[in-house]
Amino acid sequence: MHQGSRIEQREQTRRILVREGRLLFASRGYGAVGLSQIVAAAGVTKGALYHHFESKADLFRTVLEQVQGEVAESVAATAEAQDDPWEQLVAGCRAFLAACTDPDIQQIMLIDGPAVLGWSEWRALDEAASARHLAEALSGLIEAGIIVRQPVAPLTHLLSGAMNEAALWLAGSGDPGDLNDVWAALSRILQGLRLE
Amino acid sequence: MHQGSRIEQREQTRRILVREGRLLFASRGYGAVGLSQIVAAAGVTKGALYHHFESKADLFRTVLEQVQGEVAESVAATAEAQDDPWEQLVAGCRAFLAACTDPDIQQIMLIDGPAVLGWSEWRALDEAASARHLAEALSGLIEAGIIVRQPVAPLTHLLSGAMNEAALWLAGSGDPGDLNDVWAALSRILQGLRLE
DNA sequence: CTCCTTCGCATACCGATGGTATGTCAAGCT
DNA sequence: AGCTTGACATACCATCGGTATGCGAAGGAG
Repeated sequence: MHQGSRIEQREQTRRILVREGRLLFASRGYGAVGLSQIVAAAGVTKGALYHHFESKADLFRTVLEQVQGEVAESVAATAEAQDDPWEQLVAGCRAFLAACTDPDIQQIMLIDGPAVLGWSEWRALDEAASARHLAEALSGLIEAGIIVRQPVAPLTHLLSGAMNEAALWLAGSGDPGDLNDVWAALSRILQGLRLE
Repeated sequence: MHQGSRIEQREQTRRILVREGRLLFASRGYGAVGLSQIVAAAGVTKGALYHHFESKADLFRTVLEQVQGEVAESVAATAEAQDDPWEQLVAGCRAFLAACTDPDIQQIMLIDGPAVLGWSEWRALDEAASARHLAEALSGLIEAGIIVRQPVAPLTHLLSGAMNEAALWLAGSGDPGDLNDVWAALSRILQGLRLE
């Protein structure tokens, strides 16, 4: 115990707190998790937690940013594997839908996120992580004359909200065939954006 | 004080608790509101609250059902004013978007709802209140051969989620012109569902 | 009318929670 | 070696959601 340099020790403690907090927030939801459970799981005390984070919500924000970063990275990687810009959009949307199938990600990113941090802050984080890429992709397709010219922000939010809700529904349905149905419907909607 | 028959008194106290709870939940969010504030605003004590509701979340559920009922009624009334089934869908969607512009409705129905009650229960309430009508409208349009034949549930969730998210975005944008842009984009999406 | 039960609420209290103030001991510079 | 800094632990507090109990008026029974 208490090995390594000071900065190493600091970062390790912080990592453990974030990791255990993420596990608990994901499995039981923000409100049902007490700080005592988190620090017990992390093997530290509340003093350590409040040395690294200024509140319970601040720890949650860190966890949320981590989750959003992972999802965004996964989506970006899948999209960039495609050459055609249109195929990048399609692949990115499918990757996002797939990533949000994880119940842990849903609880943190889609359910507790807006309620704990407030919708506007949640939106800002989501914007920085992944919605920005969606907006850029749509913007590029508009400039290329592939989809109808229109303001990007409204369309971004419509599509983002559609995928979020669909992902939440998929989590509870259980039937794996539903993923195909959702994807088919979303594909039709995306296809409908294209100029004939 | 303490006038009227017993049943009248009971219902009045309950109404006041729901009304004040709704105001506080809407303005500050579920987590930031204490029971003490609610009972103080209602002019009663915690004993009265727990005589009528079994928990804080139970009071919130009652408030949520009230809000959802009002929105659903507004949407249904607007839709039924149209004759053509397709126009009913379009008018209903626009009415829903307009109804969700109210920040109070958003905080209760879209932000705290899923987090407080859990997503599945929130979904069940939304299903009973308004999503059912959307599903029925879509189902009718499929049977009539107006939109492409497909499973109704995925499409319902995609559209519902799109409108929810768009409504939340509209609340924070401030620019009233955004409502037109959102509606234009949503109209195009709806139009894309139609068979050519 | 009187008695008695019921019920709508108030009062008093409890454990647990998020948050804070202070103590402590090792790491690392001088 | 000595001093300072910082990464925690310990002890504590106010408040929260929730419960157990007390009480006084409403309303049926005789």
